[in-house]
Amino acid sequence: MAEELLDSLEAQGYRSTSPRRAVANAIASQQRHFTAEEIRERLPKVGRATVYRSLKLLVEAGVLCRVLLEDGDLHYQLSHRGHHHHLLCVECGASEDLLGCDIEDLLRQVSSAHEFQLSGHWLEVYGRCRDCISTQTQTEKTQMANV
Amino acid sequence: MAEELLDSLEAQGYRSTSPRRAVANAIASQQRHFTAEEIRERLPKVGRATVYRSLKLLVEAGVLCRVLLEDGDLHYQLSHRGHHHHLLCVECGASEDLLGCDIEDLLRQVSSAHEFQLSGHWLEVYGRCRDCISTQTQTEKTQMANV
DNA sequence: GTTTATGCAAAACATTTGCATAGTC
DNA sequence: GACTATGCAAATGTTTTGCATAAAC
Repeated sequence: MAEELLDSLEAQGYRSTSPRRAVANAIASQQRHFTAEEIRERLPKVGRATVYRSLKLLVEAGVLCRVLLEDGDLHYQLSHRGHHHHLLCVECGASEDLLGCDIEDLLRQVSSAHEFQLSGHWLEVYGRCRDCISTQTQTEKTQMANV
Repeated sequence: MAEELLDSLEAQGYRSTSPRRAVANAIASQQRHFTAEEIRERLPKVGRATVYRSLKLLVEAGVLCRVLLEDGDLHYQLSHRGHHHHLLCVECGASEDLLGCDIEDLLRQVSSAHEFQLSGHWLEVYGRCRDCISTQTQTEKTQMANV
């Protein structure tokens, strides 16, 4: 996982350095979306600027993307290359990538109805993931049993 | 327009004050989406904190909303109450509200396919508005004529 | 008169930049 | 050795907070 990140930097002509390896590893071991500051805290020996610069390079390389949380906060997360969306769990922060979404067709229709020349879109989907649903179900069952 | 903003604050029990009137007027005369700092610059006599606090109240009241620009910047803009989306012109910044969008049905299908319990979504649509399209067309015609 | 809002200055963050030094290729 | 990346500290930009004062109801 971390190697993939480094490889994509090298593919763009960037050097393989130990701070960048550290950042890549920190990202790879991350379970959910994260902020630049979170990575920085986990890597106290890496300079702040280096963390920010590395994240920016990884976004440009297309292996990291930004997710918009419901409250407007922007976080980073590992990414499929190319356009995609996220199913973002508001409970645990897990995020599943949505690759084959038919939204484009719909938007094309709506846009032409408004005489709007569509060039792109940004979609985030919020809710609860499978795991969080079943955890709640478990809790409910337990509570039932304890009555 | 500005009155509508103030009314919605009063409806929530907030007082009608002259700084708030100033902010409301500044917003009402704004042609496109804007940042808190832009409002502040236009109202040098109103304290910085007051501008930020007023904007926050207006968002909570539902008369102002936040738009996500393509680069990840979050701006404010006048809003229809309730859920809606924006057709955001990347050229002039104009934004048209999209009220009756059928995206929910589509998302409901996609979500259930992923065993995901849908609770909300955020969609921004980018492109060029009618005016910018016709302006370009004009320019092209002019250039043609000048050859 | 009580309560809420304001303005200011300071604090708190997040991010970027300049530059000398160190590390890669 | 030439070029790139790093670390630090400082600058920048945005937003929040504490608190005494002023305004609204």
